Amino acid sequence: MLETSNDIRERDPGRAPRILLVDCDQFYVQVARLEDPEALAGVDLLIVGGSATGRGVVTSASYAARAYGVRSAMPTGQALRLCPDATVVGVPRKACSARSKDVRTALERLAPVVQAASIDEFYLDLSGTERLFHGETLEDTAWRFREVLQDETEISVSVGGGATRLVAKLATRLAKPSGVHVVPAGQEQAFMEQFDLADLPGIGPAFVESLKARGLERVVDVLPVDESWLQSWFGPQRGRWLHRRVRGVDGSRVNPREPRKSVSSERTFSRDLTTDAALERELLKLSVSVGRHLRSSDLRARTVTVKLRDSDFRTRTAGSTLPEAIESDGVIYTVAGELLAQLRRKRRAPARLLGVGLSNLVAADGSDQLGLFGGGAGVETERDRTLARTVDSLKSRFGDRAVVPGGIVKRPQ
DNA sequence: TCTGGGGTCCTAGGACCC
DNA sequence: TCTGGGGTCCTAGGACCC
Repeated sequence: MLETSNDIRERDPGRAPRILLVDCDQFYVQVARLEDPEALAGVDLLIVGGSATGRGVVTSASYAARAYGVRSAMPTGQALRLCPDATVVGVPRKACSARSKDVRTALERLAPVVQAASIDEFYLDLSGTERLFHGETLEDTAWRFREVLQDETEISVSVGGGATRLVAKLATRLAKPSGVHVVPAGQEQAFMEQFDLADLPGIGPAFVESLKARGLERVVDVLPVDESWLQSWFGPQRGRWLHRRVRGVDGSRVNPREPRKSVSSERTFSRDLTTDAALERELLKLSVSVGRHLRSSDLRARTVTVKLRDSDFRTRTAGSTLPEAIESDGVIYTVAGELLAQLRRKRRAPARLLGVGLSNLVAADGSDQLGLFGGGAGVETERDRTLARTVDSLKSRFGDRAVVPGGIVKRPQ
């Protein structure tokens, strides 16, 4: 079993783990303003989110807009009803990933262990850096990093700190906006007592409801309950997890090299698609997009999954695991096409969303496994791979328009 | 103006093998 | 002959996060 941060602290209180969570303030809003300062720098009521399809939701809202009740994941229309004077802009995706990379690079120069938890959150493990930082307190370190990031990347962040990732994460909430909050070693449980269960990461609306049914709403409600009771109410896994979480215990490490587990590409249509032909055209685009993403990470995939969301919002998936890992658009599309047909045979409703996902990923640099299974139907040939890689390099040299997806031909089965 | 897009992890049942 | 017990892999769905 993993040694938890608490185990380490109990063994040697002087060497408590020192974890920081660096969280970019209203990241998408900040980036949108940096990208278009003339138009947006002075706009207080700013909403970043999709409205291009007419079916968009809020990705991020400025603090001023949040005061009107605007929240992430809220339909943009609803947000505008709450805050009619807000300016809505699209998500500057490229700029966001570039800025995220800048922040990460800057942090990697500052700290020995950095893990990107999402596009705008970075965990740092500073355990053992006491001497390196000349005895600087964790709090002072956090303030110093904040300033360096502001200078080097123009991004304003809030920083939470503590002995576990969970404590650092919750501390970040108290640090916002634009501040620092560090929980002293040994104070984890007392710190946790102020939170509602719904505040804890990993406890969402569904779990909140089943907790409420047992009369549990706050961390302090759970603290006196025996682990065995929690397990009998919520299952062995969840019960154990909850028992540890409310005490600030979190066994997960700050791990800079978490391998990617899946890649996917999906699209919600501005109007529902009704014909198989239209869906197949979209499926081809998605296969090309997800395939390119896969190859750019030097990965291959054994499992292809197609996701279909019908007009009534019912979501269905169908997946297939192949004997060999694949990477070319043509083969991804062939497999995905069969899965889509399968889903459509079961239920033929207008479709609002279609997606293609790849999982069971393996590194592409391994020795060539082709031929092991005799090259049966659905299996990729060296020619398929070469073609896909050639198309990628043409696109990166001449732009995506240089090669149209129509160039891919379904291979006979 | 009803509900994005990219992920991770868990569960439960069935197939299959020893 | 009336029904094992584990382990692993696969599938579908769902909860959750940013």
